[in-house]
Amino acid sequence: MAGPKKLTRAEQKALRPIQILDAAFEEFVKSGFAGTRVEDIADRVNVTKGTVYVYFETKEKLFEAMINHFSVPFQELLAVTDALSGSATDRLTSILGLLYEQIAEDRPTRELTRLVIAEGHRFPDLIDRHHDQFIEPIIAKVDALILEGVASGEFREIPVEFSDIVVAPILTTTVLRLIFDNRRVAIPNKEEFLRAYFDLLLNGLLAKPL
Amino acid sequence: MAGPKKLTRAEQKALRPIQILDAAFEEFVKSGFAGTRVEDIADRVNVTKGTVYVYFETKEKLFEAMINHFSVPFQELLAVTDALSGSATDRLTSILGLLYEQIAEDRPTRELTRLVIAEGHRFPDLIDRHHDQFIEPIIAKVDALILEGVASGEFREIPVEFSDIVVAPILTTTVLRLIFDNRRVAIPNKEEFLRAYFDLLLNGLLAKPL
Amino acid sequence: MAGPKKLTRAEQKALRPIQILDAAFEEFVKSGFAGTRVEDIADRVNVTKGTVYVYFETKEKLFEAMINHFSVPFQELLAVTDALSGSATDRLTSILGLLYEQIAEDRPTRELTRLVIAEGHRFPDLIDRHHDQFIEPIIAKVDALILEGVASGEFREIPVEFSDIVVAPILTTTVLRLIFDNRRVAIPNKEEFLRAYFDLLLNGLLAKPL
Amino acid sequence: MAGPKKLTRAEQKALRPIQILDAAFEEFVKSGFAGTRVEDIADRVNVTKGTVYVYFETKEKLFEAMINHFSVPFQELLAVTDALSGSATDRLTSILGLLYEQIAEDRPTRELTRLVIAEGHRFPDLIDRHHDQFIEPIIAKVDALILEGVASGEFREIPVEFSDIVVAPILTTTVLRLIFDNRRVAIPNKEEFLRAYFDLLLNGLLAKPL
DNA sequence: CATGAATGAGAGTTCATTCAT
DNA sequence: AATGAATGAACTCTCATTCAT
Repeated sequence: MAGPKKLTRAEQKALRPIQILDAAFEEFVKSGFAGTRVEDIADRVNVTKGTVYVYFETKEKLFEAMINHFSVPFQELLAVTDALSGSATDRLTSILGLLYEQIAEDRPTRELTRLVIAEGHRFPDLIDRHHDQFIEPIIAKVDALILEGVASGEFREIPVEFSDIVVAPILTTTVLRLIFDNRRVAIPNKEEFLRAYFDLLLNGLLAKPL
Repeated sequence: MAGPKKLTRAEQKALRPIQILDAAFEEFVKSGFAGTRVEDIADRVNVTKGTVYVYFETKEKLFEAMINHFSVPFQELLAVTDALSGSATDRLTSILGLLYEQIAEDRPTRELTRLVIAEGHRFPDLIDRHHDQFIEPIIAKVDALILEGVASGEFREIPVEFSDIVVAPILTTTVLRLIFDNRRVAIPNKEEFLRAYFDLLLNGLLAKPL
Repeated sequence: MAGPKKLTRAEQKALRPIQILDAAFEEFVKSGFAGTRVEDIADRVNVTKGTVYVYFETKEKLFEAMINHFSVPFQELLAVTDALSGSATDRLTSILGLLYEQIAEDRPTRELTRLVIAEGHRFPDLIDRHHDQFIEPIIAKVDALILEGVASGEFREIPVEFSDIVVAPILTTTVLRLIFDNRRVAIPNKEEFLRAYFDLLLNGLLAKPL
Repeated sequence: MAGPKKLTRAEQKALRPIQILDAAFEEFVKSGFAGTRVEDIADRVNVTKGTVYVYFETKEKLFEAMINHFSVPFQELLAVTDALSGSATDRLTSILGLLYEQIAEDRPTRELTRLVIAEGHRFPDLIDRHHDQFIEPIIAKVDALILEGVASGEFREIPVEFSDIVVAPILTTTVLRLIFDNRRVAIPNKEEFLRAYFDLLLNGLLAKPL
């Protein structure tokens, strides 16, 4: 019956930290860690600086909490990829498609990438966690699939230690959007991009493969 | 008898701005624009803050001058690529090889990439220049080569609006090195990386291309 | 039993800006705009620099707010002069007496005069406001009274565009006090000064007027 | 034979300090003592900061030297007034006329007045000298003349300790020009101003003197 | 919980002054 | 005599953080 209009005190209270994390995301993305003022984050939620400090001890802790908060969807994606079936080609392109959606097209994940690149020096733990939770599992998954495809004769034998190359178009398009968002580089159409990507990945550029 | 010890006034003066730009590079790379203190830059050159302001009006102007200073080598590369000859394949792989050396392996260019990603919001002009001077010419060159190869029957017909995909491994490996430098991701061996890259690019992943 | 010791938060807060304005007055009077340090103003109120900036955005804004704050009493005087009655002579001398008290004898107004002279170049708006709010109304009032006195035959006809001359002794004694305060020029006794001033103004210097 | 075009080295050298003092005058008038940069003074003479310090030890010494330099014409005026003859009225109005020209109409003397008012706190010696060299002699002269006129029956007996009142219109018009120069207060025509001033001074305001 | 006044440790920037050339 | 690179102290202003209310 009720709409989402009035929140009880308790609900309001439970919401606060989330609101602050959302606001922190926007401000840190806009200005980076050092360039962001705690007060700007507070203003976005219509509270005062003091309130932010009720929920987060320091600006650094807030930054880290925000990163963790926005990493959740990506975590969930990794679980999904385990459930795939079909040929190695099918599963590989499915995974790459999902990654494209999650990394290149999802604004929070994309901007998280920016922050990881920009603030890595200041937050080494963040980098380690990012590696262990995102990069490593993805690479492992892609590696495994390639080896499977090679074993089954579906793929040619390629040196698996360079499987970044396979995922590269996704990170590249993400980074280009981060740099030029809305400016000079057109945002690609997803279907067309993936078609071109998979065609080149699977068949190569040459008219007559060597 | 001579050593590099004493410089004349004039030599010292000619050197100072370069020294400052070099120091600025290191500090801005380490801490980002907002996180860098002008005094730390000065300390690196063993001068006082005031001296930095003798040569550069503001921290922002210093940042921009530093970016321009370190963009020169990349500019020169673009000229080189015009002089290539051979088959489309040869020229394409030559260009990609040169780009790999200049972007992924050259520390200044690599770190410039970090700064472009990290500080883009604060320096929109920087982004525009970066696009016009680097991204656009590279993409144009690759596009032209592909079309040539297609015309000569050397390449399959691929949608040229996605030619970022062709260059993607270079930017991706650059970004991964930026993020994980020396930490968890091994720095690839250049020859092996390029061999794997070009093999996949030219021949594709499938054992039996469609 | 209460003393002026403890103020509530709210009282303290209401007081702060006034305290700062008072302190700013003293420091700006002592050292001029450029010569005054915000920290000295803060020290006078036993707060830190930062606190001054809680209430006033910049040193310039603080200066202007201070000028406005100390202009209030003078503003009120102008209202009083409207309520006078009696002969033109009575009313003219009454006004001049009030002006003497307010400009020459009231330290804040006197020092405001110094700042208007000293900082006029830097604060052109201040000068305009000063003119429109102080100089113009006074001159208008004196002009009107003289014309009235002339019309009624009480005064000789004098060129009203030079009515500054009538008020001149007030500004002159003010400026001399500003320059030599306590040093070489004795502070005049009010009654004697005004008697001499009005005697000369009304009757002139000549034993046998022309 | 030569025009004023080329100067010998020696002439050039002798000129430098004068040029610097002239430039210092303009800058100190524009920005006050604290607000003036030594470099701005140097720029006006097309030399560098260092050159200013060749001739003047510190900014303060330069300020004082500038004040002294521009006080010379006024000094000379005082000598002239000793040579006057005629009735007390004639001599009084002659002196006041000369003072008007020298104080109100001569820009350097007028601006010196501004600096004396504005920077008095910082340069107490300047104030003392100003008093002893300018104020005191003028007042003494006027006092003497009045007493003479009273003795001869030409003037009414007025209290000589307030003879500032007699000179007041000159300082007042000077100060008003300083404050509002070119802005809202019209610059008075000299002849008309003096006629009104002397008429009022000599004959008073009343139609029928008491 | 929430506030926001107050702090204080800097940060960027300026500028009078020095001194080797 | 003149320069101008360099200094360093001081200045304005900022902002993460605290805490009494």
